[in-house]
Amino acid sequence: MGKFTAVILDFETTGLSPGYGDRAIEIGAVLVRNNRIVDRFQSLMNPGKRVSGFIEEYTGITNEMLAKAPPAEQVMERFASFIAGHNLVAHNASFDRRFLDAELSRIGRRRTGDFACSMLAARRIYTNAPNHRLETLVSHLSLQTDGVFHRALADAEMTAQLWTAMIGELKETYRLRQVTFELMHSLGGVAKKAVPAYLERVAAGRTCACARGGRSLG
DNA sequence: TGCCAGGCCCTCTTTAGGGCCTT
Repeated sequence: MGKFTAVILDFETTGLSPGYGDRAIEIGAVLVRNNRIVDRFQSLMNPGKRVSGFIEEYTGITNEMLAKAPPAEQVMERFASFIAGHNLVAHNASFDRRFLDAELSRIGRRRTGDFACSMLAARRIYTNAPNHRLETLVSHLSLQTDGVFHRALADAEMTAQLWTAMIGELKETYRLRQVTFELMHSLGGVAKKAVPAYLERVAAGRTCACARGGRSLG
């Protein structure tokens, strides 16, 4: 696993909380290596329960589509192999992390990679964005889009573009030769006001970019 | 059918409340 490798993923689900019985209905993910997408994963999955009209409307994924989809357990077995050994990224990662861990738990598998959050990083890097929803950031940064939102692979691809754009932004602004997953991950734990000073110290080679719990940094 | 959560972050804060983000 190289320093520049990560799987960027997105779940569509029946709702907001796996703790209240919500399930994943679609997974989309891209494997990014050296800021390029080198592999993709996408599948609907049958959650064994009906989805609400709101979710059908929000995602465009219907109960009819899910009835024909493979069981979630079968899809998650394949996905567990796809992410094996890789660090992970998602937009509002705490949401996708809960669903990933819940679905893996159902098949007796566990995640090994760290999870970084593109939303937390974006809040620190794009402080002037109108808000930090994925759709807004795609528009704000003029990222390439086919106009599809709230489908797993489309959102994962846009999150990947956002991720590489942020890496480019840090490289340019702070003249960093490389921006690792660990640095992006650590950024989510640095207090907003302390971010510029933190990155200046990283650029000067005086800070371990692997540090977490960095609210005291800077 | 409709309902539900949780982590982060700011501030009119820390013995708290509420907005943001995800489906």
